[in-house]
Amino acid sequence: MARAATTSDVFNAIAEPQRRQILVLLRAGEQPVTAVAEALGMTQPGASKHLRVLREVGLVRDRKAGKQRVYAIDARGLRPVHEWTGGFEQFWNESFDRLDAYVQNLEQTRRRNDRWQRQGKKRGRKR
Amino acid sequence: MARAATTSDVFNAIAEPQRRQILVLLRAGEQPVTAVAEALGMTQPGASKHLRVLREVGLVRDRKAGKQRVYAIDARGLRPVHEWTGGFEQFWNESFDRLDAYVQNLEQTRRRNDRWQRQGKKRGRKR
DNA sequence: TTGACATATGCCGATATCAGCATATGATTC
DNA sequence: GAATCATATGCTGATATCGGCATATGTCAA
Repeated sequence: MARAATTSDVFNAIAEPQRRQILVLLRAGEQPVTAVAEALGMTQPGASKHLRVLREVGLVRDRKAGKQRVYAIDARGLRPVHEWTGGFEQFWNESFDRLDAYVQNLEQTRRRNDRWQRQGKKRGRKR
Repeated sequence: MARAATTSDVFNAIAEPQRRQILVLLRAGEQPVTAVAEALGMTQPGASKHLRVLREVGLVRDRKAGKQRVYAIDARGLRPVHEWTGGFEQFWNESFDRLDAYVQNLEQTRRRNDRWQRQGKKRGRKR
């Protein structure tokens, strides 16, 4: 096997800096492809392809308007990302004192998993 | 040019499902490489490589403990991701009525950018 | 229909990425 | 130092990805 096909997953879609820029741009209002391309300094096919990825993961919607195709944001798909990262909030709210974290993690780890801790314990911890 | 080098960027680091799993695992407490590999069903070199990426973007820290190298989470780097996605919160809090969004966006867009709107306007909008 | 404009798609080359395996490096114990 | 355990690195093959270009498709107007 090789790289897992990560497209069609929101995390991957927003891993591309240009696609993030597109989302920021569209947050201010819908835009046709050419306007996106111009605003962000990319080629029309380039914009079209990135918009396609965003559409496939559901982060944008498109609407026909004359010969133009207007893209609008639909950022509901970002909510899972927001919530997933929010699950780590404790790590930036507490002052991240290294010693505190060390002790706290040691406790938690000891409870959940002592298979590997057993050997380390008997010869003591440094620090 | 080809794919932009996206490693060393947090968004890219968490685009990999396995790396997200590692972060979730480490949230419960620090772990040595082998334990991570076993817990998530991957090979030792595999775990080591993913941990390396996470370390390079600052999402984990490592500490020597005997012959083991214990990895702990340092999720402060996830804060920007959380905040960036949070900037789109309005799009999942409001009921996403398509017509409302359409009108609202049309207004904003008209104000900011009328170069492309000019042609579309004179022949009317379809729906 | 033809022409003009807007967008999407296909192809290419360069490169990044990932998994798997073998092996090198590092640390500990004897 | 030698053996052993833990981790990191290097290599390879398969594939995904991105940018750029040409061009196909679609839409409207005359």
